Amino acid sequence: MARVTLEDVARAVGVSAATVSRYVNDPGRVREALRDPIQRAIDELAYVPHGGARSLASRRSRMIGAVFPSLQTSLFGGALDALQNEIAAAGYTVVVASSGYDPARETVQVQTLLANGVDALMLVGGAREPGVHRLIERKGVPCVITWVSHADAPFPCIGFDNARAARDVAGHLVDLGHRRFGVISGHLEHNDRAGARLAGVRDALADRGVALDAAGVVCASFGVEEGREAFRRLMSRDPRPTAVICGAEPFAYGALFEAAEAGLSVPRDVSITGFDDMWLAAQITPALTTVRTPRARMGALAGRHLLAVLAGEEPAAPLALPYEFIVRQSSGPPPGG
Amino acid sequence: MARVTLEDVARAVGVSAATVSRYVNDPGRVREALRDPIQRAIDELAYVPHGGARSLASRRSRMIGAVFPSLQTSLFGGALDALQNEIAAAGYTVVVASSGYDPARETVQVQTLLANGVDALMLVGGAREPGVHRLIERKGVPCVITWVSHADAPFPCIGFDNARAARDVAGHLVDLGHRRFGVISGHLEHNDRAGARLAGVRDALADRGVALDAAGVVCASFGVEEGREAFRRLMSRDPRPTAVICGAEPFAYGALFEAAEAGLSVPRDVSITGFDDMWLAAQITPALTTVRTPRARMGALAGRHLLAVLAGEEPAAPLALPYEFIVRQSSGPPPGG
DNA sequence: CCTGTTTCTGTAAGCGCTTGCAAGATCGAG
DNA sequence: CTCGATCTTGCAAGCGCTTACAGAAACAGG
Repeated sequence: MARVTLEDVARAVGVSAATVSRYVNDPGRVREALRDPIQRAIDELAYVPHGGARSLASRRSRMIGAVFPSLQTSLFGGALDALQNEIAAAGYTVVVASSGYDPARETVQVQTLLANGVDALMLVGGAREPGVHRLIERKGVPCVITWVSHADAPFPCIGFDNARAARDVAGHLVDLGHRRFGVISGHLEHNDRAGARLAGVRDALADRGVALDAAGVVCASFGVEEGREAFRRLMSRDPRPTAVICGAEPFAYGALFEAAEAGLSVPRDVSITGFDDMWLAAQITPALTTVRTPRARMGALAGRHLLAVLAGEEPAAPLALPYEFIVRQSSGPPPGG
Repeated sequence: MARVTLEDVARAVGVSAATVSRYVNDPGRVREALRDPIQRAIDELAYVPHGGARSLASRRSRMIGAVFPSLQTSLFGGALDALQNEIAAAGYTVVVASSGYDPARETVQVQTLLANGVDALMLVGGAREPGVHRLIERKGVPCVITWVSHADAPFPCIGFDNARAARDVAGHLVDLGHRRFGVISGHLEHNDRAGARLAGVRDALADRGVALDAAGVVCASFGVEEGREAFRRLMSRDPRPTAVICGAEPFAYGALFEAAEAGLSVPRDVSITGFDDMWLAAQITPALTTVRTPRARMGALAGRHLLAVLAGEEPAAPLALPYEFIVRQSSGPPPGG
């Protein structure tokens, strides 16, 4: 089937292609009396503009690229969904890529997206291979960084204060009387969220004079199985921790399962906290004390922000989004406390 | 920053733009001695081809569109991830959209993707508004339907036999001695997977002369909370079912949680089965009897299939992928059985 | 050394759309 | 009725790339 072009529509109506183009992009720019016939011709011929040609001529692709660390989990899915919904109304589409938490792959993804001419970019976190940010900047592509909120980031951040949230969690446990802690964290190398959370925990403990030695922190890849193993490792210490802070929710689930299997009662024998408040957190027994992160909100706001920038408007000043610290049943006073 | 074009690279090397274009698209088509200098120039100038121009000139966009019912759950995330990985190596990118299980929205998504000139399309299930399939066909865009395997589908299916899997589950329970069943199913209207699974259950029961009346089937939107409620409803019947078959995993989790809260022991008082084998299935107590669906495999194969078609090759004949019926602790003989 | 092949490269014609420019149309004010 | 301002429109020049086509170069065989 031969493609229907602007030209075809123009011929059908008896105007020039330029006029039809103007109508398509901003109906207000053509005479009232022309609008209806043009629209009818478009419908009749089932004309759909050629995105490539459009992007070539206008230097805009109406695509927004998003790179997530993973899509295997619903963590980022919610943000992606929200982003997509937010920008769809404006005629934009999301081109998505997932890096598998691998910086090298992320670099390639960004390059590919840039090559594909995305008009804007959404990334997660601020830690990546050197030069990537510069590459984006040089391309002049608006970019927004989610999930974190650094003051010193190269791009606007639409995220939340990971460190402070983690501090809340740790503070809560110290207040309950805990003094011996274990922490299960994501790998720190390429993940500033994990880094910030661990730093937050460290801060909170240091503030109150509680020590956290190296062996008290286990880094692992995100996963329930990994959480189980890390928990086992932490609980084999002597003396063992009375509270285990998890930097991501799968760790907490793993810890909870492992505790149950080991016959440990939570929170009587050990307190366990999560981070993210995914759906299971409220359902599992004991319900998980955790931090509800504004995932959908980040996706939506990132979209709105980028659209604003693309429209030449002054976007709302990005700020740290609120999170919610939720105390449930998995945290309580330490044994004998 | 002015864009670096083919021309710039060509000038730097001292060849024509056409030669560089050939090198980029298929290095084998230029003289050995030229390859290195061209590559160097590309690297030095940080040249990235303009996707739009490329797609305009070649009539191919190197984008594959995918529409999922939702991305909020990891169910489809795994497939998306796999799809993306599969086609990335071939220089393709995924343009993603989610319909929120709404056929009208799905139609719009498909149209948008088509308008954006995707070279191929991946959809989930075969139930959609009339005309959508024809639209795709008329555009001549290769399309693949995942998650199901109908013989009569308008496009190749890369999925599994939902009905047979459900039959396996129901058969297993009948074999254990169950005669009174409850079923929690997704809404049937726009979801052929849910329909097929329910039909499978019906078949298996009918085969062995077990009745399943209308009130024994509760349809709900996917979600744990919805599962809880449906389970409550089913268990309030008199006599109550000895086994509850869930057409999707969140229902099963909800049922399990609700059972625990109601003081029912699973499987002693009631057997519960899931469908999908998401990570929680093996971890929860009691571990869930369920069907492991080939999610990542579908994504990867869909990608491979589409790439093959796009390359003009004869793709491997699509066939129903194997699933795995996994018996764990949540199913057992009926009480007093 | 010539001819027929084969390989490689440059030329140039678009792909479908946007947009600066300028001309034509319209209109209100003087 | 004239003039300038304001709208509206068509013309035409690209946007950056691919791809016949044909010419040039290289090579083998006779």
